[in-house]
Amino acid sequence: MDNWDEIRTAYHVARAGTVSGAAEALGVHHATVIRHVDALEARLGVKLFQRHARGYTPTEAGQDLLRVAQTTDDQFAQLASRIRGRGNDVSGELTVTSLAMFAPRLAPVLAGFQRDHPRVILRYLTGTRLFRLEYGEAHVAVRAGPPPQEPDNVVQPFFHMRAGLYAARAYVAAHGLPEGLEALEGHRFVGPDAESPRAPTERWLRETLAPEQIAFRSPDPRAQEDAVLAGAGIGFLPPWTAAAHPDLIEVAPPREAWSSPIWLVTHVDLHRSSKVQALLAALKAAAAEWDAA
Amino acid sequence: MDNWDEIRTAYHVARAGTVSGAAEALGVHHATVIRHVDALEARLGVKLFQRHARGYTPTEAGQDLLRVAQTTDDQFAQLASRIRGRGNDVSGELTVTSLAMFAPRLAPVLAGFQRDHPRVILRYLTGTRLFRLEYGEAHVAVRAGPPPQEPDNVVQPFFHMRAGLYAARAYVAAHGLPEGLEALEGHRFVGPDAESPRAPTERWLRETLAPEQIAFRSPDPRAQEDAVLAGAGIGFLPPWTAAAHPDLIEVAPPREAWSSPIWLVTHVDLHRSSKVQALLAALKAAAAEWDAA
DNA sequence: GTCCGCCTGTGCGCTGATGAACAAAACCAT
DNA sequence: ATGGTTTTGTTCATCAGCGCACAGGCGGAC
Repeated sequence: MDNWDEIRTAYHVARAGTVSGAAEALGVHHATVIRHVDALEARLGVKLFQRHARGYTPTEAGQDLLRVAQTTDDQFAQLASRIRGRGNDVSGELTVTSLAMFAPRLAPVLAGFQRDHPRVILRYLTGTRLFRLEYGEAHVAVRAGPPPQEPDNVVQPFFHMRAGLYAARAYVAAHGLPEGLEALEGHRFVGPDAESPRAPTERWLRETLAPEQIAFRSPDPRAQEDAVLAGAGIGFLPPWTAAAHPDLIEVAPPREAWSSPIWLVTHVDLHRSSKVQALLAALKAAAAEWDAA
Repeated sequence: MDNWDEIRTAYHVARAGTVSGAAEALGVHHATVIRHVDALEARLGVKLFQRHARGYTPTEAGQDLLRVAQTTDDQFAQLASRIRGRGNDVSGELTVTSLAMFAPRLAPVLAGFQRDHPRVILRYLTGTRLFRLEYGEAHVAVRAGPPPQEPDNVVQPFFHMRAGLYAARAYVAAHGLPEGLEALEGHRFVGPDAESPRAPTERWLRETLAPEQIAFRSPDPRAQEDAVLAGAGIGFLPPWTAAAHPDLIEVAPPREAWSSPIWLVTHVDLHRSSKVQALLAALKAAAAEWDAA
């Protein structure tokens, strides 16, 4: 039973009772309607209608088709309204992914968004693995570093990730506060474990310090944060993290060379949906506040 | 939600997960599949799939469509098997119409047919009004007289309606038996009431007798039969009716000039169905027995 | 009775959908 | 790494399906 359009045509013929009426309802020429019905009957090997000069009277088979196609038409209409409604409505699942280090900033925004749109089920994925937008693993991704180049991705600037150097009071008490960025000898640092540095802060550490000065290394930014708080050494932290911990002392304020751009990335197929657009708007509004502060 | 074929294409894409797989399943080129999906998405204003190099991943809307189209596909498959099955199966309604005078001959045949095909619901319409095949009022019609000429009707010879002249014993006792067909003066006849005679028997009465000899007139053949039985006069009766009543005396045996052809008429749109064919076969088998007798 | 409107049905020219071919990207296995 | 396979996506020529026009028939209205 291929060619569903012919079924639809026959359905309208059965409903209207005439070929002309069906043609008008379908917006096609009545010759097309005749051809569709003839083809469908030929394929089924059964007459669906009795033809006479005043119209088409459905046979038993035609009445059967009429019933089935009627329900199909209803189902499709409901489907269309559901799909179209979903396009304008902000509901259903909405999955966001980012590096774990952005969680302190994103979580409040996402919570507020969820409060504004109660019908949305939010999923926030953070993990070492890169979740792929093109496989539907997430609707929106927060990415750092150079702007992503995937052709099917829509990339927008989100905010600038700034970082300063901080140390815990316990560390300063033990090792003192460096006089300036040119007098760092003897100081211990918390840094990444990666072979090839990617973030500007990582590159600065690699270029400025002797390797043995990076005494505490971890690939996990949250672990680095905990290490700095524990007095393991001086480390890069976002200013908001530092502000949240009174125990931290600023070694060097954030500077432009240490900041890296953060990007909002969406798949082009989902970017136009108002659900994604609403979330992007909320995220960018939050970013505007951050940049102003 | 017009264009059901595009829904069907999208359904196969969602099921196969790839455009190529859907194209193979549908037996079309994969470019066609892409065009259908693009057109459907454009009309809905919502992306149904996320495109990536390894295939198409359905979005929420696409999954919704998949569910709906799955049930639709099942419904259509069942419909097709029902319709196709009904083409070969002898079941459902089967409506026959004839002049009331044929009821004594047809009823036994129809009853036997109904016994052989228990799943058939037989409707036997007899009435003064002519039931029209082209409006679906009947599947098979039994017609007398010249072969019907309607273009959409399939006409087959059924049997020859023979008639003889008979009278009740009471009439013969009162008026005597005519010596021959040339000595009918003074005899009373039962005949039709019609202005224009159609059956050969009616024409013979009109041409042979004085008008006042047709003393009992009725448009209803069964009423004429009752009149002859009651001794109202000599009248034309089918031989089988005469044989069923021992009280009747044959005035003149059936002759060729008094017989008229009876036709089996079906609408061309229904003629090929095996249900109609089965009934036609049963009717013609009965007619063969009648002609042999 | 006669005209008018609506219906089906068919042949013809044409447009839009289809299929073939090619390009390019991504994944997998060797 | 690197070639082979599978996938999407685009361009262009072809053809099938479409709309148009006209014929024919039936029924109702005036």
